[in-house]
Amino acid sequence: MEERDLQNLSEKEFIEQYQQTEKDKYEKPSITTDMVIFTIDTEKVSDKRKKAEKELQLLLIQRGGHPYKGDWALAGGFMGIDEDVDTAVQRELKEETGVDGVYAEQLYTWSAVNRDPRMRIVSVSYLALVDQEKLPPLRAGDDADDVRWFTVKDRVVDSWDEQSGSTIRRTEEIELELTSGEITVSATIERVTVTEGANTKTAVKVTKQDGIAFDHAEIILYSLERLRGKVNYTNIAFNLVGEEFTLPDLQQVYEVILGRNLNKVQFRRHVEDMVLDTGRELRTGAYRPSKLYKYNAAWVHNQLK
Amino acid sequence: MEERDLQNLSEKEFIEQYQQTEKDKYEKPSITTDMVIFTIDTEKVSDKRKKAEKELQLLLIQRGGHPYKGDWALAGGFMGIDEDVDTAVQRELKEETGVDGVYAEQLYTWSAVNRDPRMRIVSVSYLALVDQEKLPPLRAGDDADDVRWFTVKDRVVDSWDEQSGSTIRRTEEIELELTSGEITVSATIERVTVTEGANTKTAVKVTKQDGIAFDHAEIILYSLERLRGKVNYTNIAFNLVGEEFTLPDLQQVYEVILGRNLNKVQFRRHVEDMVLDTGRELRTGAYRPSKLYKYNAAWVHNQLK
DNA sequence: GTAATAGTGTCTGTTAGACAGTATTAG
DNA sequence: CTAATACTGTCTAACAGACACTATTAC
Repeated sequence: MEERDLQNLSEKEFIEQYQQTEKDKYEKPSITTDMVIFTIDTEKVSDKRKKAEKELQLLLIQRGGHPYKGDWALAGGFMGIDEDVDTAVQRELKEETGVDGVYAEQLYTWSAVNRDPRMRIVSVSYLALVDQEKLPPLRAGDDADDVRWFTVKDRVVDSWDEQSGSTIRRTEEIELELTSGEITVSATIERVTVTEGANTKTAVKVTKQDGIAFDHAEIILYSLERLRGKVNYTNIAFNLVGEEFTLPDLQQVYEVILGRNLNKVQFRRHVEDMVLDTGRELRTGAYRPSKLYKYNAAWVHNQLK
Repeated sequence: MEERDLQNLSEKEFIEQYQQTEKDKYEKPSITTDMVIFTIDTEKVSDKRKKAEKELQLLLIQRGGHPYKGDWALAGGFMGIDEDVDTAVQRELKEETGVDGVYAEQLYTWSAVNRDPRMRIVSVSYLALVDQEKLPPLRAGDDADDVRWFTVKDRVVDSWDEQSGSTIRRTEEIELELTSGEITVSATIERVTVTEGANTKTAVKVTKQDGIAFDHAEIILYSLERLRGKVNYTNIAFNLVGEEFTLPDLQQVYEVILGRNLNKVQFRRHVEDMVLDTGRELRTGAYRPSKLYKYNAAWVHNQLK
């Protein structure tokens, strides 16, 4: 194999040479992080006869400048040249929410060529979960007009299959609706999954978006589904409750995430090994108090999934 | 909220202005893809009395230039400014292996500040699976000295827990060994998982590496574990067999990936809904022939995980 | 006592895991 | 027939899902 001139140098010389002549040969994209931060909030109910329901909420920031001025976007920001993406996320999270060391898991890297009209931006998205109780009050940052928690609702509006030969094409139309007080933003997402042999390819398209900036509707939906998947076989939900919690409360967290009611017995069996009885109780009304539990740090899930 | 001067422009004007003055204000990293391409190869056994065993293999490229000259690295390359990462991966895969449209799933984005001595490089890694039968013969590319398939072996050498208060610290020492004929490269990886309350943080460190370039040992281990996890609840393994296959063969693919033997009855029950009987048979020896199956495109897994 | 919510005992149907059997082939 | 591998019937233990029951509290 032929060696190029550069390769006859020592490694040290090569790197010096490279940094002078090769490093900026090609145009580079910018790297940002996008954070999908979820929390569970207890709905404020004036009617005392009704039980307060929990809600899954998501932090959005109203854009103060172009592009998508006035629309709502995920928190995030540029990665510094001297930090890695994980550090950038934790730094941004602290700047945006004031909380340190929250759960943040890397999700996916978004790189569509035109996802930002300003320039080429590749964004690494993170799923973050914070306990509402630990949060200080929100305040808008420099380049934001407003910051708010939005209640998340999504539903599959329509879904159908088409078959042609051995190819199956499944189309799903999904509606995402985010509400914060009088403000509602929404998007309609079309997901087409084509299965040909064992090969499955998924294409996602936002067909309508109202008040949501960039490709953030798609990122939010992706995070939501990942969160739902992980709830069942990891301890991820425990990041959304305080240090001590009751099982009815924990069950409600699961129910809100999954969007369906769970059977009490089965739920308790499911989390049995993940919790430890603190011996304390919580009295909240004219009925039997709940036991308070804490997370069992010794719990391990048997299988990597 | 105060508006900056830039923000008094129309969106179109803003973007033009931005691209002239703001776009390159900060130093940017380069973006590359790293591909962990697995295949299943049937071991060549000269002794005809022994049954041929399958092996999990992985494609590595010997570096022709600095840094890590002579070491083995994952295939990959720079993302062009006019393509997204998925396109870059498929392009590189075709260049490296000659195969079009293989299964490739985005895994994780690696961004440690010093992962490349030349400059700041953020790399999006992909897990790719190819069927050995479809592969044309390998040939080394421009900047590579050699390209080879390496048999993958990993094992947990040691593992222990330390508890201090409510914090549990689990340390695992993992050895990764890649062999191709007379060549063996290896790495020792130490993974420390600290659980504090519900919060679990994992730190991975390569403590020894011999013949493997960059942080690729860590990426390979990560991919291997993801592959193992996904085998159980997705159709991912079908990308490693041909269009038609026998159940004993498919079972061996599962066994090689998981690194343990599976029960035949249970395995067959597990894949029952994922396969279709073709009505054909495969004769390979002086015994009962196996039925040939193909993938059942109508299969859907119930749960997103 | 009642109303409301917390928590448990137990039945049932499904799935995972293992064993021992039968089936089919070449020679 | 034998040896070798493919495939199946069936037992058992574990788990998921549902229902009905008991327990504890404020009033």
